[in-house]
This record gives sequence, structure tokens and C-alpha cells, in this order.
Amino acid sequence: MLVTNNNLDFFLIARSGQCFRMHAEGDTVFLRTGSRFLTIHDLGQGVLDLSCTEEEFPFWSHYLDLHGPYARAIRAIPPEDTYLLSCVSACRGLHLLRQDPFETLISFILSQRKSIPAIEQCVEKLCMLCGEADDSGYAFPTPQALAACTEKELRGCALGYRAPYVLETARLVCTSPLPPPNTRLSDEKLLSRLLAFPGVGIKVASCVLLFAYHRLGSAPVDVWIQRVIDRHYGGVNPFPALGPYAGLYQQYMFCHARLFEHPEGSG
DNA sequence: GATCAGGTTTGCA
DNA sequence: TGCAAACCTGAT
Repeated sequence: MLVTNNNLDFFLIARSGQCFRMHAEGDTVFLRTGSRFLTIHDLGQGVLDLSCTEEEFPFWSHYLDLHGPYARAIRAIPPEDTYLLSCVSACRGLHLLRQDPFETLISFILSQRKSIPAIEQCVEKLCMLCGEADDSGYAFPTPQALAACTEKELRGCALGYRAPYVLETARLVCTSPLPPPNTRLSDEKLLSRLLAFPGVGIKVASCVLLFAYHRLGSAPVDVWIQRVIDRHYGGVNPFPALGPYAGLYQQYMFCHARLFEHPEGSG
């Protein structure tokens, strides 16, 4: 179905590092989450052709956060933060997806010390190992399917030392399901709940808070953001002072750093 | 072949 | 509380 939206850049989102099953090819974006699959064809002039029915559209509208408070968040940026403003103007059209908590948790556990292409390969292998197959490809594994795997099978997906983390986390989720995306738990409670899983530290837990629970104040600090902090904020983390949209601002900076800045000494 | 990539855990001061 | 070192694997 056709959707008009001038303020959404799927090609940017696909490269934003918040999800690992979204790929751009030419003017088309392919997106997979859980057992769902969507293609987005950019017809130009802000018109997008989504490969979903009207019945499915509410799911995708919510997932893509089509009605998020982006304009308001941008207006709330302190005018003296010129670096952040320049990131926003270079990365307009970025949205924060509302991803599935389990899929996000597992994806970010296995992301540690891996490059984005390596993460995408790992996730795909995991889906092929124990995700349900249909004619469009493989679904993300359920907690039960993942928990039924052996550590050896997971290592076969190039998970390395993260294999037992993923396995144990899947088993724990089977026993005690993750809070739903609309949980009323406070950020702090949710964070400590996530930190209890093996292989989950502050960075991964913050990512799950931001990307699955849409807690826009959660600003994960990874090596890219640490470089931003060192270069542009004199080594002082600016996010605690940036209020309820700090995590969204972090994403603008992250995209800007990855797509437009160069890491130290990499040419 | 050494180093590093969107980190976490463990051990030791 | 803070800092290294170790950990799998693929890419450069």
C-alpha cells in the first residue's frame, strides 16, 4: 500500500546499526522482524510503496514509529549544541524502530566485539539454524527454539564465546518471559532486569531499552559514541544532561559519526 | 600475521 | 571502585 511521508529515510535507518535484518538495494529496502517481512519501494516525492495489506499496516506503522515525536525532540535541542544540530541536519529522516525485545536482546548480545556485517551474518545464520522458514526466508527464532539448540550448534553460527550467553539467556526467557514492550516498569527497573542476563552489560542493556522498549532517554555509549564524546564534548558524556530524548540524539550522533566521520587513524 | 570490531566477565589491586 | 586481560571469529 502507498504511504506518503517526507520525513522518513529508510536507507539511513537501514544503515543506522539499530537493526540487523534491514537491507537496502537500489531504491528498495528489505526488512524482516520476527516472522514478518516487508519491502519498501521509494517512488520518490515522499511516496513509499509498502508490501503490506491494510490489516498489516498498523503493525508496521507502529514498528516504523511513523508518528514519533521527532520534530518536538529536535526543537528541544539546546541551541548552543551546534555539533548535535549538525548531526541532526545531516541525518534527518532517522527514526527509532520499535523492535521486538527478545530479538533485540539476542542480537545485541551477539553484537559484542563484532562489526555490523559480521553481526548481520550471525543473525542470519541463527535464523537459518532454528527460525521458522517460509517462502520469504527465515523468521527470527523463538526463545523456545533457541533454548533447544546446543552450544555447539550456536558456535556453528560464529557466535564464539557469546554462544553460552545466548543459550542461557534464551533459557531464562523461556522460564520468565521478558516484560512486554509497553511495560510500565521504570527505566531503572527495566535496565536492571536486562543486566541480569548473562553477556548483558550496560551497553547492550541500554540498546535494548532504546531499540525495543523505546525509552528515548537511554543513550548507549559504544566506541563510536565514546569517540564523539572525546572529540566533541571534551571527554564529558553529554547525554545525562540532554533530557528525555537523549537516546534519540545519541542515534543522530552515531549515524553521523559512522557515515560522515572517520575513526581515529583509519584514513 | 597483527590488529581491531557497536563488550562483558573475571581477577586482582 | 578501577583497571587489565581474556574471550571467538571474520575483516582489513
